[in-house]
Amino acid sequence: MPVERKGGVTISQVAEAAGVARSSVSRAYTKPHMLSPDTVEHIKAVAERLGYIPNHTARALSTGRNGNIALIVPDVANPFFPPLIRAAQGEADRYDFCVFLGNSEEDAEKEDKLLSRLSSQVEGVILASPRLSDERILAHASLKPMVLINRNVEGIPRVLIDSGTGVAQATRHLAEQGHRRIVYVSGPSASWSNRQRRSAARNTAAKLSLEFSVVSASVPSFEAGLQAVPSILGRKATAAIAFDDVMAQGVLAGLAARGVSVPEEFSVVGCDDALGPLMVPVLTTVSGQSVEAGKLSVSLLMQVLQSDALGDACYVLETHLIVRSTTNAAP
Amino acid sequence: MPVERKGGVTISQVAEAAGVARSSVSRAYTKPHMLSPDTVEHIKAVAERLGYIPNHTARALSTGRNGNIALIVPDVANPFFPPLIRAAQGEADRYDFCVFLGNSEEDAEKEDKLLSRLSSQVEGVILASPRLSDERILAHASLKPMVLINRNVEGIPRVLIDSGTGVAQATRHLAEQGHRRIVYVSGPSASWSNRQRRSAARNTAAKLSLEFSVVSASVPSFEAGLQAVPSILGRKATAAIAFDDVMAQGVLAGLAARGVSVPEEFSVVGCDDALGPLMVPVLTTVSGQSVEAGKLSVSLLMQVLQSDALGDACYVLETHLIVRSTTNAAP
DNA sequence: ATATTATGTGCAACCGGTTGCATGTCAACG
DNA sequence: CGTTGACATGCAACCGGTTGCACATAATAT
Repeated sequence: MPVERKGGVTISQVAEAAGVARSSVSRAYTKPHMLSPDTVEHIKAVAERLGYIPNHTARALSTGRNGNIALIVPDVANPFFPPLIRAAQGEADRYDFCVFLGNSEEDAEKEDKLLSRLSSQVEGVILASPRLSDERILAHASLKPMVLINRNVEGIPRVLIDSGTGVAQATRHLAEQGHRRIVYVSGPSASWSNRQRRSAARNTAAKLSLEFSVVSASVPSFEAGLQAVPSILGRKATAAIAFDDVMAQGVLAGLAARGVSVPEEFSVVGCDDALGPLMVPVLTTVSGQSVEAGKLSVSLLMQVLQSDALGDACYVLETHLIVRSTTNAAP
Repeated sequence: MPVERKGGVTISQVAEAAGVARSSVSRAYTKPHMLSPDTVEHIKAVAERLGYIPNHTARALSTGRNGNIALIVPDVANPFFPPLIRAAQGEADRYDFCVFLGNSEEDAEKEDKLLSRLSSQVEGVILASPRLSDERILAHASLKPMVLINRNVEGIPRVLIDSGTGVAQATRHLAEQGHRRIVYVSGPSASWSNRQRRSAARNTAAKLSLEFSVVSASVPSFEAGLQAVPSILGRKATAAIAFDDVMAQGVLAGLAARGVSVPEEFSVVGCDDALGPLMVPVLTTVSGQSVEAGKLSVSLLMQVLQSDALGDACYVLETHLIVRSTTNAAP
């Protein structure tokens, strides 16, 4: 037995039934203090009886505010993002905002399209780890309030997770354990985080006179990490720092498949702490701040929406190394 | 230097600039075949020059269609959902629909609120693994087209992942390995999947004359799995089937912490295959169908939106056991 | 050449609320 | 007792598109 659906009740119908003007019905909901308490009560009672539900779209049209924001991420399924998304949702909820989610699939062009499609129906946009060029980002920012996560574009409010400090710590940690040849397993080239992590690793390695090289991958996936293993081993390295935990996990799997034991023969460090303690062995990693970043980006956007021109805010979240079980003294 | 934002260009401005009526501008975009090709081209050129962007909200108001759907899940961060969300997104994209994401935090009341807030601004809703009562679900379904995932409410189109068959296979597998006492680690009581899995395990165990018991948890989290371990061991079981992979992983961690080795001394089976091969040891689990479910639910909803009353469709997705490294012969 | 149909465009009403302003009522005040 | 204001409510314009219908012009039929 299929469900039957009834058409919407409008403000006019309520007004007529209650014997008042449409404006009064409207005010009963949006500005009750302008009406006498009796009238408000009466109108609401009638509305209730009729099953009236205010039409969000109509309201949005006349007020110009729709109470929606968009959140665009490169890959929902990358474990770094779900906690961020969740935190953003929660924060948006506190402001009575709803969230459109966009998934760019790590593709700049798709990101561009999503941005166009979504931005026309939201009050503001949060762009997490965008793969888009600065120019396109600025173009979109000129149309809609925008907050960036992990992308440093001057003039646009942004939340940056400074994984540089954590990666530097990780590099130092490896050096202290006696590793002399280390590899950085690179993530997406358009990623600000990747550039930041890579240079932090490179600079620290240089300071400590370690042999340093980079193995590249385009997409931060388990498979990419897995496939990087031959290159890594080919360079005679004894330790690797991966762009993120997922790639690190791929590296671990690749090493295991080749019979290289971790951490006895090889050390691996991840990034983002996205997997937490879910794995065995538990990954040594650089702490993420995805929850904080998600929450902060929303509250920042809300500020922008209120004061209009917040201008050029830039919040930096610190990170640090979390030593667990995938690093050890060099063999 | 903060970005400057310019106000929207309206259809009227374009009309005036192009020397035509507003309706013609509208038609140039929505019904070009009604105008002469020259006019269309001219209007679009002018619109382009002015930077005109059609107002989605206004269009939605007059057409009654907004091209949005809502997807509500209990927990974005539960690894079962991200692939589902992603697949749903992708499919929605094909239909030029945008997706609101809602996160109920495993809470029926929050789900109810989200549903109310969201349903007024979408054409249809997809409810994944709802924790809400049948009554409330039906109430909402009477207002908006709805598709359910993993919830069997007659009269509402739904996609069910039949993990029963997979769990039965898992139970049989354990019996064949010589296990006589097994435990089911239960998930949320309001979850249809949980009831289905539990009874599949119980029934199969009964058929095979195994000792069977249930350890309960309310939320399917790593911690819940971890905390279930004492109870599990207290029952002298040698194998456990967990509600999902995340809980299974918690169980593994708890066992490891107590020095119980897997799979030598104890066997563990998960559900959903949400973690894939990311873990070591690789979890024996029941295949999930989250991607297929996400995709199917959207295309089903699209059908409902077109033909209005599709009525009572019910798609069932099969599952099966995937044997990996966390099960073995009973000790 | 006139009657008929097809085609392209404009007019104006409408979608469902919101809001500035005008009006009406009644109490407090000088 | 007339005036002033505060307060409650209604009127009507507006948000930015869409769409049924009317009308003018051009193409076709008779």
